[in-house]
Amino acid sequence: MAKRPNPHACDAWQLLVKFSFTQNTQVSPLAAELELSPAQCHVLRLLEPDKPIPMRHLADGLCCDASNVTGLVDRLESKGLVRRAASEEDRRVRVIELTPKGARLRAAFMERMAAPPEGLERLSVREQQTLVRILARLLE
Amino acid sequence: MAKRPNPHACDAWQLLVKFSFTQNTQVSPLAAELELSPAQCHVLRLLEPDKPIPMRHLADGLCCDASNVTGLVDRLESKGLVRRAASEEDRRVRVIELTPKGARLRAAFMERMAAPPEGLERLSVREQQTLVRILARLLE
DNA sequence: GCTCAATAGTTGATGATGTCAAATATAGAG
DNA sequence: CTCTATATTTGACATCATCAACTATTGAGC
Repeated sequence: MAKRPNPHACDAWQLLVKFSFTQNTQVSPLAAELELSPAQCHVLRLLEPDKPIPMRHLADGLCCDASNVTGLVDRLESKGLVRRAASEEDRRVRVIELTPKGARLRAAFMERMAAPPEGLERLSVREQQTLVRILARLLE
Repeated sequence: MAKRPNPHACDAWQLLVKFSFTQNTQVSPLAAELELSPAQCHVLRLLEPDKPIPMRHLADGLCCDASNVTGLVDRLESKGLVRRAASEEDRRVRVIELTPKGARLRAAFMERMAAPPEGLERLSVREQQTLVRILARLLE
């Protein structure tokens, strides 16, 4: 123990946390523009096209109660963005998959999120590469 | 126009976005532990001790409607964590400040958030320094 | 001074998010 | 077959978040 994380790690972490707080507020306007809620965007993000996943996995990915996912999927389903299907192996499980419409909306969302902000462009290419390398290691 | 952001910036951005999504899910359990909601944590984070700020600024910081702040502050006030006070210069404005209890809870929250995850410790000190430098420029 | 548009905050209505406890249905161990 | 565990749903309830409407105050311009 005697944890004592080194100061640079703390600085970096603080900046990352701050970033994620501010970033979080950026999602809302984009979501509104696509007529989605932030939570619905989060679900779409987890649903890769042609990769149906059980509702339980969505709850895990969202770190929320399973019962919450029911309503979330209900609303996405009523918009025609996702579909519930039966699992082959386990009859308790409902797998969720994107509809074509949902896949298109997801792509639009992901593309909009993917546009890097000005600040990032101001970095040198070398710095960008370094950042990529570091973040990749950070996220496994 | 002919935007074409360079690929490294995009990679870095994608990783940052992914990070902020996953990070976001980490706040919920911590908030629950402190008997706060994520939104309330966000408010506390914006309120530095002994620096009262107008409710309008909170709304800006949260990127939400001003009317939302009313309820948020109501609940924090009823927990004894913040206080509404009159502004000196503008009688329309109510400034919000942490109570001692609120300041203590904020400190606890910030400290828990500040603990860097393992991944960060695995980076070399040089990489950590680089990361700090880059992020600092990224966030202004 | 007076008028008028703009701003800060609140309220009420409404829908979305999120938790919990209880229920159903199925799986899997023994 | 019995018993326990898991996946999902439902209903009750608090919170979050938006909008429109309202009050109070400010500040600009006449």
